[in-house]
Amino acid sequence: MGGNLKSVARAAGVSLATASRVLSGSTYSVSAELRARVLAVAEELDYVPNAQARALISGSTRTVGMLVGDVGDPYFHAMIHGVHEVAAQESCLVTVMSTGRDPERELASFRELQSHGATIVIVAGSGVNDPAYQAGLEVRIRSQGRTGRTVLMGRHELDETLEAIHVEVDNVDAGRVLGRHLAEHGHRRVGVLSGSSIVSSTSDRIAGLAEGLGVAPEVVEVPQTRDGGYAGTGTLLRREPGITAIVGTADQMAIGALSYCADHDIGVPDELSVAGCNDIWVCRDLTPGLTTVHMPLEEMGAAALRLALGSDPGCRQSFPVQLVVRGSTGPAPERDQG
Amino acid sequence: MGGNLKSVARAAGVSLATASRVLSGSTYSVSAELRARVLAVAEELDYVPNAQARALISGSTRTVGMLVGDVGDPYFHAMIHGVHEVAAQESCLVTVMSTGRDPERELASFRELQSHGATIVIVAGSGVNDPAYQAGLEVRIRSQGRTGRTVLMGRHELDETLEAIHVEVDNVDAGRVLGRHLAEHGHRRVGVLSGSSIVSSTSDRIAGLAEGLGVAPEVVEVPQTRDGGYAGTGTLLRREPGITAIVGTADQMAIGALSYCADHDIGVPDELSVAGCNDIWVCRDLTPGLTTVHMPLEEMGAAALRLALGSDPGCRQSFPVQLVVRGSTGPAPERDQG
DNA sequence: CCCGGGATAGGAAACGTTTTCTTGGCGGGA
DNA sequence: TCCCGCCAAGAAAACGTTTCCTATCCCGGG
Repeated sequence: MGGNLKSVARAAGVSLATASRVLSGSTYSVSAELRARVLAVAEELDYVPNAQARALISGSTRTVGMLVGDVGDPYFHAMIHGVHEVAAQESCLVTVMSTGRDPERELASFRELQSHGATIVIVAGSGVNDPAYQAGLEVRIRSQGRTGRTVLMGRHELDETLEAIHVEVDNVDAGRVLGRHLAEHGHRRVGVLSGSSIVSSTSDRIAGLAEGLGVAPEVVEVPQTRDGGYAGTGTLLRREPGITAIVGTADQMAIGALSYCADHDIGVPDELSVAGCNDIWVCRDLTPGLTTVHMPLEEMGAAALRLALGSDPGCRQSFPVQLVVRGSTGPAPERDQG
Repeated sequence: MGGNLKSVARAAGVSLATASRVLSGSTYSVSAELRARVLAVAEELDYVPNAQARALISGSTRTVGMLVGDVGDPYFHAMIHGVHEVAAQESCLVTVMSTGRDPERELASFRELQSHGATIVIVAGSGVNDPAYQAGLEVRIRSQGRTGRTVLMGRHELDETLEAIHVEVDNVDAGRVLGRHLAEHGHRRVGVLSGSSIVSSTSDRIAGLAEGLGVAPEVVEVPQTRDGGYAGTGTLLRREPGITAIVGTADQMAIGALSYCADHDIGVPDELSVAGCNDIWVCRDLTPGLTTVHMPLEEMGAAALRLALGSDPGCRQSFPVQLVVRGSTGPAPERDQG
């Protein structure tokens, strides 16, 4: 019945201890004869060891938990991909949870991952500017610190004494280079398709954009999806007809903007420039190609897990961003009124 | 030190049993005073229950395992998204493993998921035509059947008595409708960018394509990625210059083909028609829009988990495919030689 | 006044492992 | 020949829970 170790031991005519020693890869020496018998029976019975019970003793499972804002978002998808890459090499299991960008749900999910024995927890959704959330997160990190590691991706305003690993990318700079690029092309009135502005990566990008541009853009907050970007573009153009460029805080919204323009015969970049952020894989295959800011999301995911598996408990790794100019941005069109 | 139940019980001055009864949501009645004391202490100590230990007793964790060919592939990404959607509702944890489309690795991963207590295992990579693999999979399904459920997505040639849930989509038909569409436009010589042909969904699509076309296409096997499609298009056009249409067995390869054409001044669809399969989200945002066959991948993922959570142990649900004609396909160009 | 029973608490077994500790047997050195 | 020590095997404790079972208390009915 139960394909447990006891039944294997019984069938092999050995004690629980020897069966365990053979099957768990222990260094304890077992006679060749018994070893062979145990292996044969295990094979025969298709014995599958119970990782739960193992974890109970060793105290650690090779399980890494990952908290993302939205599994469907290409941004998180790239990071998840990077994490899986090294997880496969290191034979770790990856459990991903979606928080819907809800801080409270993120904390609850963090707790659940801990409960399920995640030795490593990667918090991929960047921080939000809420004291209650930050306090809650500190509690979780401290608790996690007793037995495992926490990796924070993106900016988090937390106690520096916390033993967390930071994997960062300069979102302010990302916005800034994009802003400068547009300013150089004469754009002054710019619309922004923004994802949820409570997450710091979004607000950082917008802040950087304003800085690079030298002027505050017109921001509309939309669902961080292609359709959100499509709809938001309409809103933006209706509200501010003088806009000469539209920036999405994530590529998929910019892609929605491109499609809106195609559907409404708005020339890109002649009449309107469009730019995104993250440089997801498909950006270069669009027509025109989408100008965006490249972020090494996969590498960041991979680095997150690699650092967590390493020996350094508290460390910080930063990744550079890079402006990628493609066909979707160009000079601002001449207007009657500057 | 250890934030375990024993320390909570001790700190609250109650027995292990009562502490458990309060914190595990048992129906056993506990006096209001003790209940309050336990809850306060648990809060105070930030007690996180050990799911491993719980699972050891109850025998089941709310964990669903998912086996995919490649986490980075948009095709699997969509399915994963669907699974996560209902997992969040049903408060399940999802653990995804990549098999790299290697049958042997798939079986090993299946085993590992079982070992880690996955009550539900969703095998998302479709079957491969290898007796050893099929036998191995049957063993795993039978073993899984004792305590949990297995969901097979796609065609699997397995023993009908196996208690597995099947979520299917007719890949042959997908190829067929695409083939007919191209044939109606006068295409006779068609190139195929094929992913790994040992997986049945790929070979089914190609078989259907040939049937709908009425003639065997020229197939080149490439990595199932955008870059694979890009490179394969070059190979195909060099090998068979007379080709008037190229079909990717997955959209990302067709997208690579589109970009190859854009880079080499090949007019789409005037000189060459391009089509894909799956209808990933970005297809409609390309220029020209990519003609493809829509598959409800997210719904299929969601259905997989929903069925597995339901009461019916063996059942089968099929999803329809639908041709989506966009701008990337058109009449075959006139040639000197038919 | 005594006894039965419901309500509430705690003790202890159980889940499937790993690992420490104990034991028995054997060979080799004195 | 005797004893020490090593090797291989098994018994049992431990991991953190849940739950069954027993024990105590108090109340009401007879």
